[in-house]
Amino acid sequence: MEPVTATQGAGPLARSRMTGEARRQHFIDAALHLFSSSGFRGTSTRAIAEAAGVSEALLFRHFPTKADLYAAILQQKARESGFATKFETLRRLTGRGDDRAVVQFLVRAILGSYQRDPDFERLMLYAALEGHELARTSQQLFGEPAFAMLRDYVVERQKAGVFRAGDPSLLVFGLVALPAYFAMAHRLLRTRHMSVSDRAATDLFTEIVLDGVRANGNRRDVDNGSRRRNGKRRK
Amino acid sequence: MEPVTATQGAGPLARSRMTGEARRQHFIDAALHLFSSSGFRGTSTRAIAEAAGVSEALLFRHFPTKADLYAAILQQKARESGFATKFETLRRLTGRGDDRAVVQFLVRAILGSYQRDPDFERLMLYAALEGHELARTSQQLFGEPAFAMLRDYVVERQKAGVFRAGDPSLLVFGLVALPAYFAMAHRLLRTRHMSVSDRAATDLFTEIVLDGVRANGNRRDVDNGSRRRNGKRRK
DNA sequence: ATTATCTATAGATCTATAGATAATGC
DNA sequence: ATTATCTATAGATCTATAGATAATGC
Repeated sequence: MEPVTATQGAGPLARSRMTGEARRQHFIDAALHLFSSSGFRGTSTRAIAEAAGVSEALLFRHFPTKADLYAAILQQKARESGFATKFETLRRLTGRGDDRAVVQFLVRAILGSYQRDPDFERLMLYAALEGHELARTSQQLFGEPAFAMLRDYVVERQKAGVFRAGDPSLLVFGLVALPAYFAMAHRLLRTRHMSVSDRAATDLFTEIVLDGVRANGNRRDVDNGSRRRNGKRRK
Repeated sequence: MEPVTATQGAGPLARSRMTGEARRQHFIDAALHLFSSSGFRGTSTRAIAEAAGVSEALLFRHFPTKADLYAAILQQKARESGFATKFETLRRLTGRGDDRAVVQFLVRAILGSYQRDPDFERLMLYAALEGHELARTSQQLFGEPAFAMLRDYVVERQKAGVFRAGDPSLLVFGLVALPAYFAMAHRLLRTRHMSVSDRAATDLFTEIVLDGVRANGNRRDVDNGSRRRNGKRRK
């Protein structure tokens, strides 16, 4: 691959010269896919520079070390992931006692993330496996608060007699495992090449999860708008 | 770490000298943990030789390339994983129409694998992420047949009106995702340091999965031995 | 004048090989 | 005599730096 030239045909020296900030972002964009495909160790600075179409030296002018580039990617992605918004939406929904809305939101958010940005999710999984510091930080910053909120929600719904008994932490996995595992297998590991609409998966997973975590006898409760149900009996 | 000497105190030249086969196995054992921790690319042959307490040259006498050692590990682990036995048990159980037995076996098998040999499961996840040929082969050899069998089972139970409607492939995820995702988070990524007994998790997950995949109105069916249930009404 | 970019290269590390040596089995 | 093991090293690749050059902005 030849370096991109700004003025086509204007001679071999007419390289594109970006501003510092633009080049920095350019490196981040180019590196994301490589790190996502091969992990931190499996991606060489040479490969990144090649993908960006410039010299390795320039890369090191922008990021003193390879780890700094990696950190910059994780931080930027975390910032623009819209986590805060989703977190607030989740807080609002869990306060309303509408379990279907909560579960549907969770399923959509999880499947949606993997669909929109599989590279980032793959990067995060790699980072967690490779044990990078920033994966831990990210987990503490995003994963743990979300988990804690869901756990509180589960406890509350158990007290209300809606969710089944059992360790609340385990029940939280009941809420997220299905979409999360499916998305991993489907989008990251490509273990299944299924042609299934995300809409169909979302709807089905929502029902499976709901019926899984609810206590016996609550299967038809709080049912707003599902065509599959017919009984409206309350316990 | 010093190299292990066979005859303690007999002088610096009294190294342990294994037979070829023993040394080969020794390398496999030493390398498993390293590959599992850092992946293929993240593990150097130097680190492996060091862990084994011998020279790198000896490693290359047993395995012409690093990839050969990696392949030997995957093959050996696959062979001794007891997959064939589990596969047959699963076939027998699915033929009996006892859904709880099937699900309980699945949950136990999945949680058990991760508990018994987290190193191997971590290695396989790494291999899948890194895209190693043998991970694909392994998936074709074990994953796909198991998936196909479960899919057939789901179709059959749907026809019987016991499992809910929906894409059978998606329902298969409903059967395995909860234990698989939990085990990954719990044993591989260490994202949750929960002190939860495997017994409690097995029981709870079995019920959640069962109620998740069953059709409306079948929650109390085929119920042999659960203390939590009281109604015995059949549809 | 400033700054984006390059060429060239150092130094570390990695996989793999050549050739020598020492332990074992007969 | 056989074979398990070692030391030494080649050659590739990887991260990072030094110092030079060319494009841009005033």
